[in-house]
Amino acid sequence: MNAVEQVQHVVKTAIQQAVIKAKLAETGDVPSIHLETPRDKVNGDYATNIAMQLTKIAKMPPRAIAEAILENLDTANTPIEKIEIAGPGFMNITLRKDYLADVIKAVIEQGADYGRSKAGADEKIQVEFVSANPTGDLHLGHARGASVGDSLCNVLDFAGYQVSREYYINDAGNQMNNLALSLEVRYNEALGKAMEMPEDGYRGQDIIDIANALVAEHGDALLAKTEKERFDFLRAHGLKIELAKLQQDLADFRVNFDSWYSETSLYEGGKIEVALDKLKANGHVFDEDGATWFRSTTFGDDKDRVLIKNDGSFTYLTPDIAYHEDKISRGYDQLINIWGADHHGYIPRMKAAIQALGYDRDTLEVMIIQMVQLYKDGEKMKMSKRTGKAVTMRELVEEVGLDAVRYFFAMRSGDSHMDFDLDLAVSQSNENPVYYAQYAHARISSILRQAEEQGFVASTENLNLLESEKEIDVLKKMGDFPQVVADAAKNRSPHRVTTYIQELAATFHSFYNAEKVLDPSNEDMTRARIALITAVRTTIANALRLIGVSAPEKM
RNA sequence: GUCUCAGUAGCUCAGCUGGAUAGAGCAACGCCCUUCUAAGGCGUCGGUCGGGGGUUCGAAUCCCUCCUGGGACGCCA
Repeated sequence: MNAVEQVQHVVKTAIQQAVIKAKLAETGDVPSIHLETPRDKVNGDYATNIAMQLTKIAKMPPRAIAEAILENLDTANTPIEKIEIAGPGFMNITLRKDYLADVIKAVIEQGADYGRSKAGADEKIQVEFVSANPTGDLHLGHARGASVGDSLCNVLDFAGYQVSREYYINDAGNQMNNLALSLEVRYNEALGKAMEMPEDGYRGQDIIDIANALVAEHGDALLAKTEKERFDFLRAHGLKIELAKLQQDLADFRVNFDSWYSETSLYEGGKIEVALDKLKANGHVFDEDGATWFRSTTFGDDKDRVLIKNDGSFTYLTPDIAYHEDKISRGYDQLINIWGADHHGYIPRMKAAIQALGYDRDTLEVMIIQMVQLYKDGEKMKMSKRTGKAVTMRELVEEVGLDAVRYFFAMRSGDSHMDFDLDLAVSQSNENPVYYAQYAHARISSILRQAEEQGFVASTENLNLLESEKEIDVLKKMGDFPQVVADAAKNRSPHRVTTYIQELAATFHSFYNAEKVLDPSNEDMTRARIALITAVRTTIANALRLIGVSAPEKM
């Protein structure tokens, strides 16, 4: 428990005891006491609505309850300076300032770990995200999914969950055949032979590049192979190149997966049959029209789903069920899948499958990332890989900058639709909110460099000197960080971290403009303030790290 | 048609496990660099929280309904 949590715990316990002592509720009936930071600071450091929550239990008006709590409250040995009843029955709590300053010690002591908590209680969570088909370049939607997914994982980890990142490689379906056929076309074209692209072919530049490389390496030698041999070669070669590129692009995007799971390995390991047998044994499979079906309607799906087509091959769903069975068997408590909005209709059948396999359907959580609508030159752009005109993730990063892209995607909740105006993003890159936070970090770094040159050293000896309005604002905001991370993890809302970063940076910038840190005429104050801004810098850096954004020392 | 996500300031979005006067950034308009980074600060302007019902001491938040927009409804993946 860090200093801030300790303070909150003491306050909550004191109030809880007062509630019991005032006989407003039995020991087990006291609602959990929630401390919130009032929007307006005239309402104290914390406020609690416990009196309103107790109206039904105590059968008294909220203000009377609040008064009863106050009469029975023992503030000795607590950091509470005063409590006032306000509005309909809020209890506004003001803390002694010396307790607020303790947060600086906590930050300096914990350093890169400040904000880390055990809120997640080591729950084992696997997050599967991006999982784009290895048939083309990653585009905007994947970039958004990668940003949100990776940030979520970082947040979960920091909040005390055991998190594992996984990428599911769809290397077994029809799309791989289309990849091979598309390469065949481009290979022939590269040799000067016109060939018609199949309707489902991939028309991206990446396919053309691979074909050109093949010609450079092999010339027309591949034409000597049989059609089957060439097909198999192109299929395997295309997969290898595309996969390597995905891995490189994601690594460059600062996203690193713990595991890359191959769909083909499910076939080779016999895992599909195992899952099918389990579904059959549980009585959820039937035959009809020459196909084998999963009775997903038993578990709330709209219609039953085909598992084995009448040509004997599996649908996409079947290996996917085996994949999820495998995930659960690997010991995760919770599975989080991050999918594009175009897959949301797939959720009911997947959750049905989880249930049919004998697990709690809520073992699987699916987070939907809504579409990114790209605009360029004032016009909507299609994002489809197949048009060959999509702006790739790599291009986006080159144009806008990695930090800005990561921040921009991370700052929005994944379930809101998003317009991305490429021209605006590029032209306004200096106005991007990411610079606001980075600038605060760079500013502090600059001051600390000068402090060192001038021989000042941070000290936590006289933190009680930090009592100006701006300083208190910074202290309070900094103290919120562990709770922000824990909430963001629990609610699967990494974008809350970016909201927090803006707020923390704002309190710092405001402080910076109001007070001078380095003041040779007041060494004690200077050393206390150096401690303060050192802690702020650490907190900003930690928060930026959670969303994969760098914290520059200079700008 | 069914399902689903969304609709909050001129724009892009937070806030949604119910709480005090609905917030931020950008845009617009004023101020503040002989002082640690002006990519900053301070202030002004700007909202029937899509419409209508309901639950509640209290609703942007929960329920119902309607409107508008995105997406999904395949023996594709």
